[in-house]
Amino acid sequence: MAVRLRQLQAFREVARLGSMTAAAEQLKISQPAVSRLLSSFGDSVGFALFSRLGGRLIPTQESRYLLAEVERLLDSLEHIEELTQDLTNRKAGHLRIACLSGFAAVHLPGVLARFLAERPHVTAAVEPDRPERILEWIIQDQYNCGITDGFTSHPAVESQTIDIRTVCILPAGHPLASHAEIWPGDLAQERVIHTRRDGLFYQELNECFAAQGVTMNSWIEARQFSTACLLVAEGAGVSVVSALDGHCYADKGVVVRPFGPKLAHHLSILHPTHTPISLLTIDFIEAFIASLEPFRA
Amino acid sequence: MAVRLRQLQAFREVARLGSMTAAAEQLKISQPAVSRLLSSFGDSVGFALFSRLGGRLIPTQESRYLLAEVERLLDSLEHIEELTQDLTNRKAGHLRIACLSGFAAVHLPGVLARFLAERPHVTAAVEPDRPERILEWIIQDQYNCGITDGFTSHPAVESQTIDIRTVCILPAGHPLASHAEIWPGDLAQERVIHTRRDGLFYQELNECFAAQGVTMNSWIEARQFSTACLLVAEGAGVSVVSALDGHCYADKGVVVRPFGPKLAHHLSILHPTHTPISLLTIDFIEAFIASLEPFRA
DNA sequence: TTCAATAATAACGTTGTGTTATATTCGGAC
DNA sequence: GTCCGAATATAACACAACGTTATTATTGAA
Repeated sequence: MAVRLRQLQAFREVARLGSMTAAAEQLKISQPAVSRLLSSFGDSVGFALFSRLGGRLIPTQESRYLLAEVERLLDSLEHIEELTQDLTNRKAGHLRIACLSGFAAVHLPGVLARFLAERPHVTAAVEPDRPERILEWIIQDQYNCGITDGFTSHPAVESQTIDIRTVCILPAGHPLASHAEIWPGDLAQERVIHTRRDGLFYQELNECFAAQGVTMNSWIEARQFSTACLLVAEGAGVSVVSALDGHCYADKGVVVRPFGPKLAHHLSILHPTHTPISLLTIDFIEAFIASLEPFRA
Repeated sequence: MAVRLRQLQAFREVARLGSMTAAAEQLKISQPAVSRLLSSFGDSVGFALFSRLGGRLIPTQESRYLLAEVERLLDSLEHIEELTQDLTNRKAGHLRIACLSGFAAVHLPGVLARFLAERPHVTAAVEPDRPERILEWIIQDQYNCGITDGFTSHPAVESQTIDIRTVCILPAGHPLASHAEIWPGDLAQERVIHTRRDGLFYQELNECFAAQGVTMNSWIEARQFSTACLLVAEGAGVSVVSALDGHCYADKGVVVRPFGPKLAHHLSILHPTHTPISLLTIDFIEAFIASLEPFRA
């Protein structure tokens, strides 16, 4: 006859309490139920489980041996029950996030910290890299979630694109700081720090200038918005960056002003389609998008 | 709904084999049974356990987490099943033996070694001491089994007494070696080495001499038969000892001859009564008594 | 689209697990 | 020893778990 969980639970309680009546109470079942569980377990193991001593049930030498193993099993049962709870409540699991290096430093840490704070058994890994690598990793199912920009579309990747406002940033004390809003025309004579020339954002920025009949005075090419912010803080020029990065460097030697043209930075949140998305990842993406709300175009 | 073993087993097999049909075959149950187990388990954990990919069932991120724990529980279930087998077959357990120092050196090691050799998971402890201490330990339930002599009776101790033949031992080359059997009369002029004067065996030996109208020439008092054997081997005198010890020292400078009077050494095997004896102990006592068979009076 | 394989559903019998009611056993007091 | 009361065992029953077979619905691949 196969070993059954209920038998093990009854066995443990009786061994612990020295009485079937007490064990029944503990297990919230009737005394005859315990009696029968114990007798069937005894039959199946093939040796006596208890002997009586002054009205108490004492485990035999053999069952003392068994008891240790039974406790182990029941502990891991309890663990499983907790874990399933945590997994359905998204309180346990592991999250692998690939993101633009900018995000690893600027916005993500805070969001992730708050997310993990309320999920004690969740662990996370963050890997910053270039957009091409992020896409590749997501396609290969190496990460649960990718945060990138300039993403178009890929059959193995599901994505949500969020348009983030852009802002113009100037060195502290710059004459244009008096303007409530900056337009390309205002920047005609300024040295502009911007992202990679072969990137989508640079093209769109260029078009903004062109639409106003202004030629952008391209000065420095920086890979990341945060680099641009630091260069501006050093007085090396002006730049148009994501509101996320801009606000981060406000009061750090940089003046932030709205950028007149409605230019958006297209942020994409990716996850692999081949593997089903975990509930935890869904939650994280939701939390991440919520955190972007104040910065959306 | 409570977690059930069958659900966990089905879950593991499906995760391992990627198919319910295969899992059903493995578990030797029907496919619908597995289907139902899995669906009920899925309901109880509260998240999807599998997703389909090209006809195979792939664990979700959440259930991959669960799987590790489930494997652990099922492993310990298997362990329990093996252990109960071993315990009923007396192939596992622990044996604590208290014995006369003589036995710790002479007869017991071989018996115990053979006993343990066929019981791979059995461990044992042997503690040699004086008879009074052995009795005390058994009463206090410190040992499973005691091997002693001169035991009478005690309410907390159950005992079996085995009468062991005694033999006369002489130094090699002793004139009496030509006798096929030695009687007290032959020893009238010999210096006799014997056990404690306040012990039962000494009294009985003395009575043997007295019954033949011979006064024993008491020479050296040795606590153990083995000491007596060594003294005899050194030519210090002659002795009457348990056949067990005598045969051990034959061909080690000692000549062994039957002792005419039917004097027995009363060996007792004890175990505590107020704790139930373990099956393993029963087996051991049986094996030990069997090993004494060639030496019984 | 169709075929073959796989999984899900339905209907049903057996066994496990709970119930209550009642007998039996056991320990302790007299 | 006898008695009492507590603890345990047994009986009879209800319902859920778990297996069965038969059948239907999905799904992947040709």
